[in-house]
Amino acid sequence: MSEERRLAVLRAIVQDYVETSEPVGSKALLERHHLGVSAATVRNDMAALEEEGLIAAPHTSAGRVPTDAGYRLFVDRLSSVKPMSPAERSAIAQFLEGAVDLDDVVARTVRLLSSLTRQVAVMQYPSLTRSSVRHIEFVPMGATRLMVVLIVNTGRVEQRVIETTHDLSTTEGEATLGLVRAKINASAVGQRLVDAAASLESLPEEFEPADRDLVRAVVRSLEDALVEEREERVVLAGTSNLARVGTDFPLSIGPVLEALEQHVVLLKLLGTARETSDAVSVRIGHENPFAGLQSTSVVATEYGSGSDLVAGLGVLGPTRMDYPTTMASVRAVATYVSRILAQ
Amino acid sequence: MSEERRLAVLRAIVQDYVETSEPVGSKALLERHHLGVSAATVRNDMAALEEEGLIAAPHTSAGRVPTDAGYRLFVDRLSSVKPMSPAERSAIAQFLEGAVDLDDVVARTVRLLSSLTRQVAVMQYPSLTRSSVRHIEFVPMGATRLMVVLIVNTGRVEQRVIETTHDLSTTEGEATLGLVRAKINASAVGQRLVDAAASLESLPEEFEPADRDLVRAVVRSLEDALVEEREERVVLAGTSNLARVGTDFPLSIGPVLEALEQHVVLLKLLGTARETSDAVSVRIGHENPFAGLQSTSVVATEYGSGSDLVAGLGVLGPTRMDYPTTMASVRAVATYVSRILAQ
DNA sequence: GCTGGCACTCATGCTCAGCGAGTGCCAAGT
DNA sequence: ACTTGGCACTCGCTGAGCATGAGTGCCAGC
Repeated sequence: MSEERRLAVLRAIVQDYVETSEPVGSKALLERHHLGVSAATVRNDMAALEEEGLIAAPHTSAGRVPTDAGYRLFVDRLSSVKPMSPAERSAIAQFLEGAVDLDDVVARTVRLLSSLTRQVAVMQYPSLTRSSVRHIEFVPMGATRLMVVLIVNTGRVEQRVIETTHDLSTTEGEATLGLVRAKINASAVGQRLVDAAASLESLPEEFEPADRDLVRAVVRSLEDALVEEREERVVLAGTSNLARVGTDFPLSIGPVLEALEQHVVLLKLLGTARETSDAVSVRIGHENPFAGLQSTSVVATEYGSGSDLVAGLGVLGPTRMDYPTTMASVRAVATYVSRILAQ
Repeated sequence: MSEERRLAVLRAIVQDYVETSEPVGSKALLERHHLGVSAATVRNDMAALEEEGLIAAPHTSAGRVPTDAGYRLFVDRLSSVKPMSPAERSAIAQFLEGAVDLDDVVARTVRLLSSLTRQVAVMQYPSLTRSSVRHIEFVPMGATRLMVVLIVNTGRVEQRVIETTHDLSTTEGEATLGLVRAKINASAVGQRLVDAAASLESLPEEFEPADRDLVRAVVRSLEDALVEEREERVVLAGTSNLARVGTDFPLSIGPVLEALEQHVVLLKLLGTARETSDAVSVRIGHENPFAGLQSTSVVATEYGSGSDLVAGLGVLGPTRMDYPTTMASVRAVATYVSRILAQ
């Protein structure tokens, strides 16, 4: 009983099951793949695969269905990411080129990804934590209120309003503000957000004692904005794919929808995905730590410009999923969105 | 056959059906409401109601179910918005008080509304069109690129990057920029967005011919930002309620999810809702112009501070819905969120 | 105009048998 | 030591047949 053929059988089962969504039997398998052996042999192999926990039969006298472990083996050893056609690639590029701003890039990306994969697409907003400060601006609002605006190189903007004891409407106040603006920008612009927070820390001491509390308030609000996890926003699209006919689990759609609403869960999914060494990470069924997502798989990867990987994106769908194609789409979209963001 | 009693029967049918989600028959009706008449009488009334198109029987020998028209009559004439208890009111207020910024207010509101009504909650972002300009700021990005930042009194920020032929890194460039900043702010701050766009129109002429093209570019980008429909963003929560057991239509969830993803559709729903004179508008089943939402009802209203009604919010659920309570929740949440935003 | 009574209609749920896909195992072949 | 054809067996699925009962429509009487 050759190990090799047994794996070929597993591969065939996964492929057929993904396509037909029906348990696949020995006979049906022979018709669709020329394995060069008889049905009985295939049956023996299947029995062995079942023994190993790679496939399972929903009930006696039904075909076999891959288990999570079976999909895992398939993804790891039996498939390769399906390359995309030049036509597809250029369609992706073109669609993303049309974006007018960051929000639009994100919106287009999720829509694109969900329609490519016909699955739920999830995308994390470009994370501030690895981005850098482009500019910091102050906008007086009345005599004693000051709006602090932080502009990040990804195009994201954070703002905070603080109360101050200084009167900023006087010429003197304006001058102070100009000085603060200059110094703060000098020490923060170009730095990564985390580093910027650190280097602002000691800044108040460089000012006249009279101005220090103003500067301290400003620095405090900036630190707040710098570590603010707002960028950990997540956008999704293609939820209706969950209800698509042909999908296995329109029964248990509820828990999945619930999980999708808890953005923290999604962020964690995308986050842990990024920890893996592979370019595209796949998390199958029960590998997934969240109840409600136990019969779904997550295919995710990180994106971002060059060495500056900033966030994650991916898709979520039933474990019965066309992994090679899905992985290809996720990878391609991540590549192109990274390219766009680099500009 | 008294008209009055017939309507009482309709009311009873709606109430029972909403509660049990099963077609209600004459007998069951008598058990749960003391109408003071016999089953046969109720049957006669039911026949009449069916004749009028207010109720329908899924099949012979099943109970009756309200039609869209039946619900409509119920909402218009047979029910009153159920007042909320002080405890509920204060819970709502308290939950919304905790919000830290505009995004948080919106996020909390939808979550609150969906959990109160156990339905899908939809909320439009506070609209810019009725808001006013608080400040306009320019941030040079390199020698020939300029970021224009528009800050609106709702706390929302819009930014645009433009290319210019001026060299802004010189002292002279900075001076020009300062002048432009001052003039533009002088003429736009405090104005409603639409008015601001108009008053900026003629501004370039007030500048030296050499600076006019810069000013024109700035004005153009501002006009773009001012009319930008970004604020027409919509946020939803509680999608998983669609899959809740006990809901009628987990069958046709797909089209509904699709409609929910098309934010344009939702905006239109909220928009038309605001046209009605009633405080809370109800759109039942087929009254709804969108395919896919033909078996859902939308309960919506507008919110905003004082006379400055800025946007819409509401919930979407099956036509078989507890209208009085839902309407009460929508109204209460709208009231409180308006109050919060007024601050 | 209300009521009780009665015949009628169907959806629902049940059992039961037949079908067929699919399996497991065995004995024979290579 | 594998592979193969054969064969008995399992069991989900389907559809027919039947009983049940909720619910109706109608009618005659109050």
